[in-house]
Amino acid sequence: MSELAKTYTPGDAEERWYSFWESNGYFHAEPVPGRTPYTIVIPPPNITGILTMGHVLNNSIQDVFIRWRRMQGYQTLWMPGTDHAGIATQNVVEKSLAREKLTRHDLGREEFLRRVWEWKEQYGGTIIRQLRKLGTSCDWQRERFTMDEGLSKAVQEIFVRLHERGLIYRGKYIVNWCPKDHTAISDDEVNPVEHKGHLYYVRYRVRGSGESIVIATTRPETILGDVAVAVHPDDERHRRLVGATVIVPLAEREIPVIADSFVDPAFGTGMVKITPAHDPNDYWVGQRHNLAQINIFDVSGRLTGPVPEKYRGIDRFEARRMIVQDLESAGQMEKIDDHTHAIGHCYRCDTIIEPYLSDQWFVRMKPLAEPALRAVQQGTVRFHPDRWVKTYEHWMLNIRDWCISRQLWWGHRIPVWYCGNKNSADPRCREPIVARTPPSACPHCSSADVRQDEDVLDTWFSSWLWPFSTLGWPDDNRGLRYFYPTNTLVTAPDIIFFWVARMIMAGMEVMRDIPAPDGSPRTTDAAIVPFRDVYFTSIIRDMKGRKMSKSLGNSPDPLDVIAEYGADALRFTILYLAPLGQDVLYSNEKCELGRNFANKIWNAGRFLLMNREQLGIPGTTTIHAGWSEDHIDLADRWILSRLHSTSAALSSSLEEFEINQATKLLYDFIWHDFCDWYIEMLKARLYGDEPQEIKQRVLLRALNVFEKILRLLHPVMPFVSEELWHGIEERPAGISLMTAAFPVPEERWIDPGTESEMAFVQSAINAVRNARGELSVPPSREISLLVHFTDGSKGEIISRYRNYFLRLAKVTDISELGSGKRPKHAAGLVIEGGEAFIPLEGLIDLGAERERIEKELARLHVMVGSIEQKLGNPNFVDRAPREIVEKEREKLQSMRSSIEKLKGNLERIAG
RNA sequence: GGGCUCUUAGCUCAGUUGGUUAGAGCGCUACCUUGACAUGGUAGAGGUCAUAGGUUCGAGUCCUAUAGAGCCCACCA
Repeated sequence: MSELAKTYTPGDAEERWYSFWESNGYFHAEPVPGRTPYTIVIPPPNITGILTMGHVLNNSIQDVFIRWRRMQGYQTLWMPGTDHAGIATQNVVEKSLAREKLTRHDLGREEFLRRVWEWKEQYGGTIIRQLRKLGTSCDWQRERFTMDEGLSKAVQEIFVRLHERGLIYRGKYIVNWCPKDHTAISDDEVNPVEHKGHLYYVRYRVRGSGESIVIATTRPETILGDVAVAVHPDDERHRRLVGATVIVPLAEREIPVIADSFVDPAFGTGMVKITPAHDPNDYWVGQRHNLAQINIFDVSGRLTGPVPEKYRGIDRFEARRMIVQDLESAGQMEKIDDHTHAIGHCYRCDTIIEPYLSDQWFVRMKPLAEPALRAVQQGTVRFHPDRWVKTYEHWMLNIRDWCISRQLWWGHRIPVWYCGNKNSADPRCREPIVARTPPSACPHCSSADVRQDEDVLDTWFSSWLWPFSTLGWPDDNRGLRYFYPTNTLVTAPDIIFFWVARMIMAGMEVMRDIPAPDGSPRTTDAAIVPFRDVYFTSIIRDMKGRKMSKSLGNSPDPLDVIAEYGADALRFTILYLAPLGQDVLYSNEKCELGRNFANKIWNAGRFLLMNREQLGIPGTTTIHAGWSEDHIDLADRWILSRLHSTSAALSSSLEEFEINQATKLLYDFIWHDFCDWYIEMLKARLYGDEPQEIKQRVLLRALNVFEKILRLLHPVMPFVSEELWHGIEERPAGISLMTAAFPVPEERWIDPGTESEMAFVQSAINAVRNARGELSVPPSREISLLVHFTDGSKGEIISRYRNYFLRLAKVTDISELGSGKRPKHAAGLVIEGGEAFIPLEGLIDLGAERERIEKELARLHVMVGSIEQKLGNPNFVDRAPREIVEKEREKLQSMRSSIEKLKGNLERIAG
């Protein structure tokens, strides 16, 4: 134990304790039979990412749960790792290549991937290093990466299994195609730009009648790929057309009129041409109605395929011009309106994106969604807040197949090969070969010419396995059996579909095969779901409510915040600010809350430690052994009652995922109960005239309470609590607060009688302070108190605890006032069960005193009025519960008696 | 268009199943460097709980409508 600094300086302590914890193995967990596991898997951050305030919130929450459960004695595993982030990472490396005037094609696939791995080794661990600064107690020995050997094996395994089950298939899918770069890009990479274009109204003839219909389109050139015309099923105007056949202008093909509710009757003419090969909406309409897909563009956006000869090889925009002209001369262009709409551009080269059909791999989602929906509806997986259940249900009931192939190089290569033997007579040679290990030859014709699919898998195709692939799946092993299912998932709500839903599907699909820890089969949903509770975190915004973003520059660097305020301060503040399921407006200055709190706790510890030394308590006396119930008084009984009820409330808050409630409980209890009242009352005893030996016992009792406080605090503020825990007592080498038992509330200490006695003392002290304040009695001025109690027990309490009045209100003397004698030059106080006077000869301003009394009287009159009205209402008296009515009566009585006393005080002053 | 959330003090927010005088932090005012802490202490000012109805003995809390703010999904061919 050494002298503590006047203010808490976090930097050094954080560094010291983090490496202490890690080097002593406190983060690592192995299966321990008979002990209950508690597991969290981290949402793996992208290797391209840097720490954001969102990560701070997310990981602080996880660390609170993990540390709390660890202290409760669970075998606790927090599994960390990172995500390879296909597109993002490939982009970063391509950008750096661009600075060398190179493209990935210049390097070739193998060399490019070598560069990406190189980049990953160098920069991919950044966010993990940053996370440590926050104090996260992840099991770093188990750190995983989605492209690890083991996780890649899991990816291949599930692909093959789902294919065997018929849940993976290859089909045409519409992607965002860049006709200049010749690549598909993801939705995120499409840059929508407002465009002034036109809406063309084109006339289609109806077969077998003289009629024709008019259809509006922004892209008349795609007419050549039309396969249907759609109307809304409820649209009276066009209902009779459904089932009719119309003729595509210029192409002169016959197509049906169908009904689909995606059509907006209010737009255009309420009729839409359907071109599944060249429009995403039309694509889905086509899927629903089993329509053909007519592709009319080549990879560069030139017309091709089944289009009239004259348009072949013409660029899409030139073709549009020609077709508009041809429609006009054919008399089939009804009119052309101006029309502004958003058009997708390539984020890289700004070329207009072409929705384009290509070969892609899919997962059939319906069979997977069914059990996953059930698990959430039946509460096997619980969402917090639960309003997300509705969103989840809606998505699961309307689920589409998942396109899992990506035209990228960085990622898990699809485990599919193709036979290159074009001359083979065996038709199976034209089928894809799906295999766990690369085939050396075609299994059908034995040709050595087999080539792997060029594409890689969607990044989510590895992350949906995260809760079990990180534990070694597909290999059965002790750790997987023991730690699965995990307990709590903490994640942002915007990836509920991408990630959360799919993890539930994947877990329920494959984990039935892995035995439970005791070797028995997993038979229930509860045993196969990947987690039981999902905590959806808040979104962090700036003080104007805007999302944090790089371009706005409103996104603080958490490392700067940690350097300035400390990791504990940041953790505490962000948890305090973030209620379950609501957005948080954040600015760095708010961390003063946490910093000040850490400092307050620090100084409370410093106070206790200083007194420990002053009282000469030997360093060999442990706090625990020093515990004694001798000479216990109100302050002790009260703080123990508050300690135990706070720890009960804290545990239930955490169990209900109300972390911000938990931080408020800690804050109020430590600051207002422990520091403001208990320590001040403690001073009265420590500096009073009791023998040294008793003072030692009193202080050790205070230290025992404080030590429990540090335990309660540790999950939220691990550093300062650990630092103080060692500060107040010499600990054996290698021992940490991390595995000290989390306090279990003891009923015997929770005592309403003590709390109400204390409340009375507090209200009496407050009354004195209040009078002093309002009458501007200087804080240094000592006063005496003349009391008169009709309720003798109350008077007895006051006189028993006069030492507290001395310390907390500078009352040097309390004496009994004979009844009827009321000093004129005095402030009058109304106290429960009696009244009191502060003689202020020569100091009191009688005008101010009268004002004070009149103000209080006015307030009481208003309240008495409303209570009298309430009690005068027979409905209230008859229908309200008896205890409520009784309470109102008591209140009225006590107010009336206060009014009487105050009136007496007015007379006193006047007389 | 479909779904969801929010509106309480100058600001940011608590307020559990309806029932004491609606609370906190910051900011503000006054006083205080008293032997843990000025990153502190004591006292104080400040609210028709968005609006209008309704249910109820009783509504910040439940219901309906309106206004405003936000989020997610789908999206104008």
